[in-house]
Amino acid sequence: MGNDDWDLQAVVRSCRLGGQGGTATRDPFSFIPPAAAVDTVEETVIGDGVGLAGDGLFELCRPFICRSQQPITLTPQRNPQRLSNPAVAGGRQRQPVSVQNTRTKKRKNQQKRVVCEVPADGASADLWAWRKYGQKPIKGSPYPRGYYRCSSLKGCPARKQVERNPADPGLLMITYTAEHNHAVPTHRNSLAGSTRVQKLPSTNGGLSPNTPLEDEILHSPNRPCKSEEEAESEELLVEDMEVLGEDDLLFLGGEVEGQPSGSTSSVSAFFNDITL
DNA sequence: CGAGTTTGACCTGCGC
DNA sequence: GCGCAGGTCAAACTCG
Repeated sequence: MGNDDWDLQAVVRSCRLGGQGGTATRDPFSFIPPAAAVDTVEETVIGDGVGLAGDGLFELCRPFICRSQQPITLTPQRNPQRLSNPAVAGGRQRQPVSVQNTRTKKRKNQQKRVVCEVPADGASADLWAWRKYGQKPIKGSPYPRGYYRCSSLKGCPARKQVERNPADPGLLMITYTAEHNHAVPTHRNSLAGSTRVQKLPSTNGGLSPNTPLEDEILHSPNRPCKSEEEAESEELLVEDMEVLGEDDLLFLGGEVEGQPSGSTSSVSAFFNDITL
């Protein structure tokens, strides 16, 4: 089995899932006013399947709401170890005005987010088409973080960040920001996130063609999923988690229900790519 | 040719 | 107020 298979399956699954509901019934965000997607500052609480009513991000993760009590950890952003960032050069001339207009000015820590942890070998498709728009190495984490935005519809504010859990490379940490302002596509937009995938990698060692990969993971049942708040609170559990070892964490990856292990290899390959 | 990925640069938020 | 790190943009490139 090759990467081709899992990718195709991902797409197929997406279509099927879309077909189930086909309509807005299955659209996690269909009932959410677009305006509230970005402008509204609120915390999404996702724990035992209980979230804020009408919260699109919660709905998004509902399919794989975390039922396990697995401590999920976020990489401490406030790490004392600061590295010099050679990126600030200033060779490029940009227009501040236009940039500010388009860029989200909302405070980072106030943006509505939903953090999901999914096993690297998880599988299942996401109906949304994501387009990668950036990647950055994260301080304190050996793995880069990929930035994706919804490509199903232009102007859709939905975004997601994907990074590997430094504590457990077998887990992917997916953070959703904002919500889709459109219904779930019956099928993916063109080849979004599915064409290049097979091409894998790459020298940039990025989360490259992983869009489909993540997508698969996204719909995995029982996937840990929680709000930033919750996740943040669980940072305190980092030590515990580390003590627990990978067994408890790995189980997340091996608990993908109804998912053939076939996709595992491809996903693993994907992660290997991320690592570098 | 269109769409997605890569990658360097720029901007902003936030901690100290 | 300064500096760092995260987040985003956009040109260049790749591929179907």
